Amino acid sequence: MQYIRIKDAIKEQIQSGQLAAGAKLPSERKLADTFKTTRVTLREALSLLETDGLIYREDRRGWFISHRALHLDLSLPFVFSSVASAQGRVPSIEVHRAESVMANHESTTYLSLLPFTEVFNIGRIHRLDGRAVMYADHYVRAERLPNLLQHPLDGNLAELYRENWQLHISKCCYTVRSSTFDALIATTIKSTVGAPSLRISRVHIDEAGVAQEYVIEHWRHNAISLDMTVGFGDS
Amino acid sequence: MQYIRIKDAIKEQIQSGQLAAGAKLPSERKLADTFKTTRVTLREALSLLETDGLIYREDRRGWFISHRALHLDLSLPFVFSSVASAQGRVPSIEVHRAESVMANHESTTYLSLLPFTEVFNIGRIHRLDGRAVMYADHYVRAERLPNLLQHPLDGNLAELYRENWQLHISKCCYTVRSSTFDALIATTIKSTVGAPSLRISRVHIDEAGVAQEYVIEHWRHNAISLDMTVGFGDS
DNA sequence: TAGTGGTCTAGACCACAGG
DNA sequence: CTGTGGTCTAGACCACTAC
Repeated sequence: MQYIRIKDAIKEQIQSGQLAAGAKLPSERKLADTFKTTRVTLREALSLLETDGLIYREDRRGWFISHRALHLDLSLPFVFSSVASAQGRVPSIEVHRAESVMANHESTTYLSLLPFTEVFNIGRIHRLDGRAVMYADHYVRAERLPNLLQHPLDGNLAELYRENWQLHISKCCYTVRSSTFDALIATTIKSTVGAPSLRISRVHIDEAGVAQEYVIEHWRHNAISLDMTVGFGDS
Repeated sequence: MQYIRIKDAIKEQIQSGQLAAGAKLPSERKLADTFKTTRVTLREALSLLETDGLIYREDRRGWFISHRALHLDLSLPFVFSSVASAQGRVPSIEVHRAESVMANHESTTYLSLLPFTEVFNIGRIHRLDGRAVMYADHYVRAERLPNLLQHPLDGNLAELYRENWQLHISKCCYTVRSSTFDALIATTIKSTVGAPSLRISRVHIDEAGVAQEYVIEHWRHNAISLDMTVGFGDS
């Protein structure tokens, strides 16, 4: 199992701090040479390190050392910018898509909509220190937020909803599972198809108990760590 | 991108219900033949499907169709057997290791122990319908639970602690991140090194605010889906 | 334009699973 | 014992990045 040996060697280099976060690894051919093996085997080792979260790739640009993960507390409302800043990271959000569409199967289900209802669909790329780490796909009930798309959408959406339409989110249902990037998302965040991801979906519910927004977040799986504290009454 | 085509073809077979959960895929050589390609490329496709969670492997036995995921609600105390039964699955737990050890770095940190403190270390294999899906590694403060290891350890541990030592867990701190199986765990749950996993660590805190137990659960990443509902006061 | 990563081929050997 | 999965080699071509 050469590729285990290689994986461990690179891992040690990283963990001993020889390689800084964000640094690029030598080319695959050079590495294969160094470890006296072929690219196929070398890539197997890299692939392990990727799944393990120690390195990541940017399509056709190469392999890079992962940054530390962003810690997310699911028991608090999620505001990307605040969370990132609080952890010393530089966040930015880019609106990738914003349009009015027919609700798809998932959004009709989670938002309890009738078929053919119109919803706003907003796709946003989230970056930390310049690197794309998450793509969020929002589906929002259109009738509750008229002219939403005429507003700036690169800030805190919950705040936008609250200030312009008095829409208050009081409850959130999460589902978290591990997944992979499909071609579309891989392309937009410059990752690769099949790279491991963490998929967090949220249903945002207002004070009246109506599901107003359905969000699917696709995280580079090594960019995030979920934390939370739960108290138990008694069971 | 042949392997994408192959991946999609197999995926469709699975999702259309042609292949039942738990069924074994044809041999790699047969599949490679079917898709008129080589094993290397075919394995690339299988690897994608594995990361995506649609299939899994058992070491040297082959590739199998995944079962549906177990839904876990993090806001409730976690009892493997009850959760599994409630979802129509057949759970079983096997004690793999139970010993008294010197606390390692992680456990001293999370349990706030002095170095060289003795802790009980219990490793348990968790199965659903006969298939190993999770390995849990427990570190428990020894002084609070004398003779713990003389008790049967294949049931609900929280209940055991409560009934024999009046230890009540009232709070739990979670951390969830995606990871991979190391050689040890891969072997014991018959998975393979580097297979993607979901790592849930829990710190169990008693009524006095003392961290009594530190548990690391290593889940086959496709075997689990985390759910939870959170209410927000206002932020 | 040179070098890189992404993809693919056509073999090979070994250790283990299952009959 | 046979076939399978796990691992590895030594090439190759293409599209894109970076210069």
